[in-house]
Amino acid sequence: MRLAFIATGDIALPSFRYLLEHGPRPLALVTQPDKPVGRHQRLLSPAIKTAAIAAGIPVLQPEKIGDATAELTALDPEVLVVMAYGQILRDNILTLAGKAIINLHASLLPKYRGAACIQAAIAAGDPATGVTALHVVRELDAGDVILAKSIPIAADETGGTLHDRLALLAVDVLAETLTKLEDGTSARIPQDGALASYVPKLERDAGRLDWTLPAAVLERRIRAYDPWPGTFTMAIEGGSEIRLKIYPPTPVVDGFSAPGQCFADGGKWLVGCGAGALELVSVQPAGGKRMSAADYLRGRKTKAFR
RNA sequence: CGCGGGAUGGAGCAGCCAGGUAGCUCGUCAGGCUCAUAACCUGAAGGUCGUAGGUUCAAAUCCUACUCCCGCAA
Repeated sequence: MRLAFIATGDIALPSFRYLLEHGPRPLALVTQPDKPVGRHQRLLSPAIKTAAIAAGIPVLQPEKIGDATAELTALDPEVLVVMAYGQILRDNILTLAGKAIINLHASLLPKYRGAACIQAAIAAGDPATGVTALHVVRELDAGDVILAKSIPIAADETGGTLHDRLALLAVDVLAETLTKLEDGTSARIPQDGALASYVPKLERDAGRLDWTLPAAVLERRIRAYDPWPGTFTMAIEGGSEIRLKIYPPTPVVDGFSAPGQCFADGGKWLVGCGAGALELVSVQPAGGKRMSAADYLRGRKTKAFR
């Protein structure tokens, strides 16, 4: 089977490696251009690009994927596999593959179409999520479903751990999907648009905690957003404020206090929320290292967050 | 050279701007008190103040360079 892989995010890495080992060997990898990243804005390649180069797979990095239409057409692929690429595909790409263009999406569609699907499942408190293989159409993540596999979400699940588990699950989904496509036994199950939901890419400020929300909601959000985009609050210390990152776990406890107000109970550092309270365990002040809440409090006098 | 914060006993911080005896909250160790305790009291150990230069009678503090850590941003 002539197949090209279109992906940028690390979640696609296990699936790509699977293809390298078990085939069909990708004709090419299309990935986003290297971008300045990190504290010194150095150019960094996607990890999947590095893997492709190491395996001798040709790499295409168009600014816009439409720019690579000619190269892709020349490869004459039967199947295009898209996963966490980061760009909307245009019609000229959608019609390019001889047999099918499929997408691996990290949610149980039609729930959580869009970018932040992994975080959404945890934040919503869902008992399970999964990976869906679907046909790519113009509307984002709205094509007919081929198959899906699910896994339970653990009580202490974070965005990071779930991301890694879904990346592995995607390998199974991809393998089965390719087999069925080759056999001609793949299903086409239309999505029920009435059940669809859309989760946009997380905004820069999405990680700021709103202490008027219930503690249970905040606890799930803190787990969902770890390690990216992370959650933070502004700690009021004396006359100034400092940015304070909050890391899981943050157990929900009974307690009464104004939202954002800090108080201690049995040596634990608690924060009042809209309903109940959260215990802070691990934090990181701006400019400082990550540390336990107890360490943080030794030299500080934070009384409230906003 | 994208913007910014930081480095002070084992931990977290103050002191720096207006140079002059190393401080706070803990931890550790010893002793005391207590029926008892992560409680309380007393005492002790533990620091080349990131590195290297410079200015000065005198530098944690002022100047220069460098190393490392981190937040933003991407």
